[in-house]
Amino acid sequence: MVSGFARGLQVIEAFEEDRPRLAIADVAKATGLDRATARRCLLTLAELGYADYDGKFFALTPKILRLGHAYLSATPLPRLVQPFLDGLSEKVGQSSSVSVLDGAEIVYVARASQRRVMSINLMPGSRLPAYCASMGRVLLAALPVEEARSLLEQTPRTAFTPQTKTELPELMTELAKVREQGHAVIDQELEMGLCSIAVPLLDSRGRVMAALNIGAPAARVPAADLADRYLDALKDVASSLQPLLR
Amino acid sequence: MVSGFARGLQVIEAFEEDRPRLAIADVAKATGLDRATARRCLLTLAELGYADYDGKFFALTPKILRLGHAYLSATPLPRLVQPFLDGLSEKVGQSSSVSVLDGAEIVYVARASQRRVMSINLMPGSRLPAYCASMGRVLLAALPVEEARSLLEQTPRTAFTPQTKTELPELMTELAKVREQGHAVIDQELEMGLCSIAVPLLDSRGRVMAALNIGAPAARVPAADLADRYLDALKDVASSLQPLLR
DNA sequence: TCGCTCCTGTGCGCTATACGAACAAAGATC
DNA sequence: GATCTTTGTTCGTATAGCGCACAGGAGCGA
Repeated sequence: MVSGFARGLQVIEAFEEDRPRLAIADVAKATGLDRATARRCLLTLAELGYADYDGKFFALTPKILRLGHAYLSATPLPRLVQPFLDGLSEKVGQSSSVSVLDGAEIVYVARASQRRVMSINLMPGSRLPAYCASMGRVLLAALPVEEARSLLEQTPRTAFTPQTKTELPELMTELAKVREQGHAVIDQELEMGLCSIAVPLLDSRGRVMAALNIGAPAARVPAADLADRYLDALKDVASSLQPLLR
Repeated sequence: MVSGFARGLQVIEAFEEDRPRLAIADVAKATGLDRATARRCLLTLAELGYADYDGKFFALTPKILRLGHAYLSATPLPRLVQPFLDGLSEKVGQSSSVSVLDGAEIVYVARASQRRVMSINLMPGSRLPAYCASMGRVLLAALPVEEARSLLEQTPRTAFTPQTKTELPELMTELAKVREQGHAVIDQELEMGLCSIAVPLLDSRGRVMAALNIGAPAARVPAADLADRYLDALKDVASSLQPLLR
């Protein structure tokens, strides 16, 4: 365990949303590191060109994107699914995405956006809480029940809309339903006006590797119609991909 | 300078395209680090959940995307430009992007894709060589002449298509032209069938911060028509953004 | 089967790094 | 303007990680 490395990664992650420019003490507070340690890490980042330093504040530079890019360009999944995603998205005229689970969050690894339906901009690397996203439900449902429960318990579950399901028993029931029917439907739980449907992506050994979804404006496509309209197309893509995965 | 941290970042970057799974010795070779050092860094990555280890090979996990995400969500530029990009892209019916310079490469920091025109998939974090991309020409043209020349000299310049300009004098002449006319046009230098036009994005102090482009299929929009069709729209967006930048 | 090569894992001196406290400087509060 | 807080920085010391060297395995061809 190279603790200097681990500390440095903590420092990078300290630059979260709404905190683009941080002073040494900010980073020390956010990471729990000693100020002297935080300073050394930040100066190292600056020296290597991953951060800018104006004498007071540090800010990450685009060079930091190399780190995530290493994953997106090197990992088979994003590159394999992208053409399928493009085809699917064009065929149904809606955005579609693939994501994987990281803790209690889903991480977008590929996306084909048709037009913008969400207020926030999703792209590879974006994260959403799993409990209220269609792909998140699918991925949680694939875990052993107790593992899913434990993840949900440890996660703050805020209600983004009046329809967001936040209670643990309700969510566990929902996961069971998803597990049984093989897909998940979300009706404006993350954002009003947005609904989506997701299916699991299985690898050649039948394990759930990722989830695939289609998102649509609720005004045009009621949540109740999602399965009728899109489920076949989603399943087609999933089964085309299965032999290619791993 | 925390050398353990610096070494760790090198290790992450060792996972490039076409090399998703690396053994310890591979990483040591790619980074020039001692095997024992590479091993410690890799085990640290695995312990923190940034990498998987099957006893033989290491592979990055999606958690690594948190690092780049810290930049994309925290930095003002990507968040500010995205809505403008969406509007522009929808208006002209073509993909548009914003990128910044990192060494001799451009890095996409935001993108609104209409339909797929390129064989490769571009997304935030993607990189292209600056010398043969429209945004790259704009960004290079904004540098002091000698700095641009030095960057181009040190970069391998391969011809992706028969039209790619690779000779240093020719490129320098091209940069002078771009500097004079205030925009750059690329006609199938990166990929056959694809042309694009880019303008600089200035901050409120008039410095070039980034570049904005529109890409189009050459079959539908000849390169000669790009300026007539899109230059006004690009300039409009650039001047709307200027007061908002920094 | 025997060498040969390449790989991984590990132990050990030596160096460099992190720690914690102490110091100086700059605001903040009254 | 004096006091209190918070900031960035410095410094000596204990320690953790570095690189080298060696041992055990796996794969490969003769």
